[in-house]
Amino acid sequence: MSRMRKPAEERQAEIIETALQLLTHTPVEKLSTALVAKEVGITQAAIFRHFPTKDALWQAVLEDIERRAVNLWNDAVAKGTSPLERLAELIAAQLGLIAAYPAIPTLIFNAGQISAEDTLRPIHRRIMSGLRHRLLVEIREAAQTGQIPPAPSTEDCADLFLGLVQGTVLRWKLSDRSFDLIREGRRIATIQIGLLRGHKAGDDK
Amino acid sequence: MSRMRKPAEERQAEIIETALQLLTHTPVEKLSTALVAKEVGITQAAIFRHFPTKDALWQAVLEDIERRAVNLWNDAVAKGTSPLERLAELIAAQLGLIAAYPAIPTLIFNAGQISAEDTLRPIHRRIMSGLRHRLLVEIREAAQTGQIPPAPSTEDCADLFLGLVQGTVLRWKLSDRSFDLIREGRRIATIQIGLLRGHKAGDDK
DNA sequence: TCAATATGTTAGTGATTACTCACTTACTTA
DNA sequence: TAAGTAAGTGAGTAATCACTAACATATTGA
Repeated sequence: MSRMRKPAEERQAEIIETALQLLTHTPVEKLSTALVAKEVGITQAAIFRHFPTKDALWQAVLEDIERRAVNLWNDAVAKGTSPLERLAELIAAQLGLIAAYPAIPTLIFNAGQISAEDTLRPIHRRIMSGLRHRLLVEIREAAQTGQIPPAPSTEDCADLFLGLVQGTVLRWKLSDRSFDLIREGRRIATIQIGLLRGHKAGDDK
Repeated sequence: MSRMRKPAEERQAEIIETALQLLTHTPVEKLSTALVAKEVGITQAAIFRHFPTKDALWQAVLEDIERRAVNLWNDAVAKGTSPLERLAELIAAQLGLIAAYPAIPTLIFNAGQISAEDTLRPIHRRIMSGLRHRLLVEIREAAQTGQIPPAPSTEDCADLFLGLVQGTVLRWKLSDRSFDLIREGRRIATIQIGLLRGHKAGDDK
């Protein structure tokens, strides 16, 4: 048996990816270092060669999610040609990420819950406020170019769309992922955008 | 020291309440029977006099949440005089429950994650679909009485409002509960209701 | 009043946890 | 090619976990 030994960087990425994959079907509290090690194909002790503590592993996992999210957001913004299109693409991108790694919303909703509050919470906040900011940028541009009325503030609109993402994901999880998350997200986002645009005839009391 | 001994029913309620309270600041994975017992003021072994397994305790906690939620929904529906008022009251009621027990959304979002999937998931689903149904009833009545146009389907509207709740809670948690959850929920719900009503002049392409 | 019962404690169980340490072997480079 | 280092192993550790058994005492009802 050739004991393939991998460079640290590669092995660390492998451990992180494996942890994320395992979290799809394993509850957070059951994700032990032993389980991750077994799945990777190394001994449990080897995990600690690459991460000083388990919390450090959690931190790396969260930072990995952040990296993936930011990349997808950039792609989404580049894809859309109008602000409202980009808005829809951003939502679809986020849902795509969650569809690929269903553990993400759980990790995010648990926020500081996974013991390492102080290191993990800021990452959570960065991810969520990062997405919110991207949405906000597009909504502002749509408002400035008159594609949507200035009726609800752009901030409130961003929050409504963030909620739309959250709500769709929750329904998806409770339904045992029985529908296409991205498709449903696009559909309901379109409806919400329609509501915004339909608000044109202002009853600005 | 008079070792006050309480009837089982009362003690069970005390254990459940304590667990819920502890979950406000304790991650799910760290909520041990020992911690709950210490907080209640009994020994760890005494917990198992009242709950055969820890999973049974989780189940009781979830069922308690369900009971509280249903009661609050009933009150909310009785309070509002118009369907859209009742809609807002329902949302405020749910947010009030979450403000009192911030662990609830985490428990719900974790869904099957807390090991006892088979017993816990149905309860989660009942709570969420219960709220959705209540919202749906009010939205339907509002649509039938012409207070909102039939533009988006009532089902989609219910999902949008559910998302609104989820999103507001998430922002609240990530902001370290720095704003008044109920007030903010009412505010943004009012905005969304406004969007719905403003959709009257149908641009049914 | 006194025995039955319900509610509790004390002191354990084995399993699992994150983590350590001494040692080994694969890979790299001088 | 020899030596240094990076990556991994095997065998532990103490702590904590849910849970149990034997025993104790408060409460209650006949």
